[in-house]
Parts: sequence; C-alpha cells; structure tokens
Amino acid sequence: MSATYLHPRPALTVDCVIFGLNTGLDELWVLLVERGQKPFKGRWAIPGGFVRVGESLETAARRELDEETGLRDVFLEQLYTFGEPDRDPREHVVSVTYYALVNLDDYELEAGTDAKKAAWFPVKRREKELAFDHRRILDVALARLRGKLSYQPVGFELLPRKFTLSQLQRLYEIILEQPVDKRNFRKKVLAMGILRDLGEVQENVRHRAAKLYAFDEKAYRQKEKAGFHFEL
Amino acid sequence: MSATYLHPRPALTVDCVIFGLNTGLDELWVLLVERGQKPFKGRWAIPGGFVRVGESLETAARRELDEETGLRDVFLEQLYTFGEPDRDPREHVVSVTYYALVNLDDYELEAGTDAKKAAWFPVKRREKELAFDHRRILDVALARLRGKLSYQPVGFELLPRKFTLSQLQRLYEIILEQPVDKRNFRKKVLAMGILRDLGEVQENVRHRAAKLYAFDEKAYRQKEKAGFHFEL
DNA sequence: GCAAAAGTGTTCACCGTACACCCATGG
DNA sequence: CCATGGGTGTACGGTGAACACTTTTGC
Repeated sequence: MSATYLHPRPALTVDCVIFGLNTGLDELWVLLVERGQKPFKGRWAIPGGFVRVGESLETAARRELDEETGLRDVFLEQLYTFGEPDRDPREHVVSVTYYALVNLDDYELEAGTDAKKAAWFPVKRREKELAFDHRRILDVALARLRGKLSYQPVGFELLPRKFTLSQLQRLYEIILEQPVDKRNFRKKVLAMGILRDLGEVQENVRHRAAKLYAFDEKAYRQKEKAGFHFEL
Repeated sequence: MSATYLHPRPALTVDCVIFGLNTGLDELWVLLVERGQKPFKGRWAIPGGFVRVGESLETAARRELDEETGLRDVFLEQLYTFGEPDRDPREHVVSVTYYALVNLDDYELEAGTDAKKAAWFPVKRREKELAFDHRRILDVALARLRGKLSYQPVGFELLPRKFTLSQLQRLYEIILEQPVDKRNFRKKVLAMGILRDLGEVQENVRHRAAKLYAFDEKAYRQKEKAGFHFEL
C-alpha cells in the first residue's frame, strides 16, 4: 500500500492505558507491551498503533489492543491527544489516547502478533523507562481515573458479580491510594441506591460472613438519566 | 510538497471553538468562518485547518485561528478528538479540537487569507447548518465550558480590568443560561479571596454606583497551588 | 420622586466527617 | 478463645439554598 499527499501529514496513532485490578484487590496494575522494534526496542510501552484510513479512533484503539494483548470488549474512554512533534524520534506522530479500567482476571493475555510481549505492571512501582512519552500519558490517565472515581461509580464492573461492601471499599482505596472511612463509605454507597442486596452471604470465610451485593445497572441508568450525581 | 507513505493515513486537522462575550455582557457568541471551498462551500464552520508536520497541535490551532480570523494569543484548551471516518466527505479526517472563551471586544476580526469571512454568532440562535459535524463539536464545547465554569473561575479575564460584582454575575448567568442568586453569588465569590476591592466606584451611572473589583491573579495562583477548589 | 441597580443577613435543611465498639465465624 | 474482618449510629460543623428590603444615584 502506498499513498501520496500534497502535503506531508503527521502519523496518527492510538494508545490505550489499561488499568487492571485483580479480584484479590491487592493493587492497581497497568498493561504494557514490550516493544519488538526500534525505536525503544525492548522497552515497555502502552499498547497502541497506527490508525487506518476508514476506521474510527475507538475502533483503531480496540483493534490495536486486541492485536497486541488479546484484550477485547473493553470500555474505552478518550483521554487526551498528544501531538508534540518530538515525541517520537522517527517522525511527527500524533497519538489519541484512551483509557479503561478492567478486571484483570477476566482477561488472558495473548502474545502479540509481532513478537510483542504483554504484561501487567503495578502502577505504584513506577517502571521508570517507558518508551516515548508514555510515562507522561500514564500519569495523565491515572489522574483522570482518580478524578472520575470521585464523581462516578467507576469500577463496580470490576468486582465479581456478587461482592461485599468491603471489597468495593478496597477498590476505592487502591485506586485513590488513600484510606476511606468504613461507615461513611457504606452510608453513601448504599444511599446511592444502585446496589441490590442479594440476601446471601459469603461462605467459607474464617470470620463473620459478609453480605453480598450486586450492581443494579438498571437503577443506575435510571438515576443517571435523571441527572443524579454519584459523588463519593 | 509531496510525501509518500507505506500506509495511507487519515488527515489531521485542528478546530477551534472560540466563545466570545462582549463587554456589554449581552449574550454568548461563537466565532465561525464561512467556507470558501467545497465541501460545504458557503456554510459556516468552526475555524481550523490541517496540522503541519513538525508543529504541535496547539501551535497548529493557534496558527489556523490567526490565519482565518486574525485572533491571536488566545488561551486554548483541548476539548476532544473526533475521528469518525465519515465526518468529512472527501476523506478520513481526524480533528483535534480546542476551545476558548475570550472578550469579544478585544479582538478585531480580519478577513481570512483565502477569502474566508469570519463572524461572531449568538450561541442561542443555533445556526442549524454548520459544515461537517461542527454542530456536534459546538455542543460538546458548550457543555464543557459550562462544566468548567462551575468548578473554576473561568471568565474573570473577560471582564474589563475593573468590574462590578453584577457584571461578574451576569457573565455566569449568560454562560450557564440560568439565573443566579445575587446574595449567595456575592458571598461565595468574595469568600474565594481572589478579588481585590479597588476602593473605587462606577461613574456616570444613573443608579447607585457599584464598587469596582479586580481579579487578584497572584492570590488565585497561590490558592490554586494549595489545592483550593473554586466551586460555584 | 422615581426608576434602576447596588448592597446586605438570616434561617433552615442537608451533608460530609469524625469517631469506637460489638458481632459472627473458622480454626 | 482468639484472630479476623463485618457490621452499626450519632453528634457536630459547615455549606448550599431560599428569601426581601433599604440605599444611592441621575434624571
């Protein structure tokens, strides 16, 4: 394939910052791929690649994510577009970035098509030497994720379908990297009215069994439409 | 100029949604340009154009804005990137959009270089037939401007250097398109501590002269750094 | 004196926050 | 019985919202 243009154009890529939480809720992870080619060969990078003519940005993001890591059906949200001319040493590359938060256990990583390895890294242990300006992109994504968490019920989908309030609280604490008051958290989250009490409890735990809840998506959609705010 | 690429690339443009307020504070305006060429020849559009290789997105946005409307030194903020393949009938064009809010009286519109006319339009009287998907872009920008207004002191720069609290209030009311309680507004805005009472009053008004205030940028920067929130 | 906008306080309801102890279970 | 996490309520202060009259000025 080849194309000629009257004026040279910057290249256009999409990059996906995928945050992951395991069901154990230990830590926040980020999905990176090892670069198989120059530049930055051998360095870890945010998965992404070139946008093809005729595909939407989000489609491109999904495709690249699938190709490089095997992840599919992720809910992506646009983050920011980075376009400094020197962010790629080869040429001027503009990158439209997306981010998402997924349950890490739901996805099996596959080897990328072009000898790329994909792996989860703890966000806390900041891998210093990411390729390109990907450290900066990661930082922007993390700030956005935290900002969003405080005014929208992000993350319910990440938990097992039946979860305890403590699990939900731990989720918030891990992402925000700060402790949350148990009683106030429960009050607020129950007051939102988007959790269904399943009437079941945990089994085989060596402490008092916790009640199980489910995310009531129908109620959520309704309240969202009505302009309800979900601050936490 | 010409360039050949192994793979065809989408074209890359920047578009600038410039909102304007006149000092009279009558209405919110948006800056549009009349298209001189196909497609959508004769239709009004958001100013913008193609990104050149080697220039940053924001630089490109400033350049296009200047070329098409004569506006310079505008504080632009990135809005969103639109990349649906069919948003331009000619070919796949990805547009990185920016927005800004300026004092309309500070800027003299100049005729664009390529026979484009630039003009301010009231946002309320929605010009239906904008070029491309620019109606949608405008809507997104408007939503963002309003959202931002409620948690940041946007717009102080738009007023004359010496302004009254009523003027500031009117600014908010125009942008939000809803009335604001006078006493509560004054309380909150004064409590922020980012206004300097100039000890002067209006002259030649046929009603009680209002106190004049100035935006205390130094105080603002300090409070901002300290993580202060400016909700309104 | 009248029109037009400036200026000014209080009350109330609600919400965020801080805070500590008993309960159920498995081992 | 002990270790582990589950579960619960109240008091306080601060904040957002509603609300009406007096003051100043130019004409």
